[in-house]
Amino acid sequence: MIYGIQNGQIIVFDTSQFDIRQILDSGQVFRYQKLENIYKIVAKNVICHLKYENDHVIINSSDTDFAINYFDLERDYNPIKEKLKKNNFITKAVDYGNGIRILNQDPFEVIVTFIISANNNIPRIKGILNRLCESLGEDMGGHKAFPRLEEMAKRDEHFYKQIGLGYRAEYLVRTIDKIREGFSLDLYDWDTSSARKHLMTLPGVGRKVADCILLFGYHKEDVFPIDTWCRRVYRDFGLPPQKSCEKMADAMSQKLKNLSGYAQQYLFYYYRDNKIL
DNA sequence: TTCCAGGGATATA
DNA sequence: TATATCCATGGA
Repeated sequence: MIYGIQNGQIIVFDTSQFDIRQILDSGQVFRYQKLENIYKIVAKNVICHLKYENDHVIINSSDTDFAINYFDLERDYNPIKEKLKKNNFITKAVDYGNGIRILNQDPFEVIVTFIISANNNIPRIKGILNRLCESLGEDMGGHKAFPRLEEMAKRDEHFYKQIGLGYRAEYLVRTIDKIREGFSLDLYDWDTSSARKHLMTLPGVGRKVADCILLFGYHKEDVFPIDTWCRRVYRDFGLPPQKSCEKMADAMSQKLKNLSGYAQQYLFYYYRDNKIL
């Protein structure tokens, strides 16, 4: 166990597998900000405040049980890192981002977020999501929740273009419609391949976005999302060259199996933070 | 000014 | 099945 609870606060003792900045800055989540020494994260309709204190991480949340699951605190990352470090290429990335964890985010929120992320850069993704939540999110008293499906369904393509989605506005509107009409999001017990095919029927969701949804929304461990950074990772990894991102993703997950998602996250962070081109 | 960003849809062969 | 082109937007 890497955490305890005291006075309603979560205390993470093992900071060798919990680094706030690394977790937030590894491209899996975009709604957070740093104020003084406190990091504020809003996930779904829950707010979390994180800070370092006496060599521990203190988490204050409006919903403690939610936060324990969200930050994946029941999972020990040391065995995962040990296995990954048997591969020399991955070792340096694991050491560099050793406090990274994979968050357990709300699937609907992840679908919306990563449709917006396509062919986009992280600062602009953050801006769009902030405008989205500010305008459609329920006021939780000091912070806005991530908008609910029904609230998003009231707005049209023009609105989403106004807050900056560009050509992704149409995809988002059509996806919202499809979910509202009963498209199943209860994919936790689905095998990865079936869940991926299912998700890829949504407008704006291709292989890469689907894999991000599977990893960040359903904690499927056998996916390796290939974006522009991970294409460079693949180039350097030592497997036979591939032209398409799909084949790179297939090759990586075949090689790394249930460690794929974790490996991808350490490697993405290492390449992007060091601007390895 | 051109290039790029956690890519996807579409047309074409 | 595989490749080429287009797509908004803002920062570098």
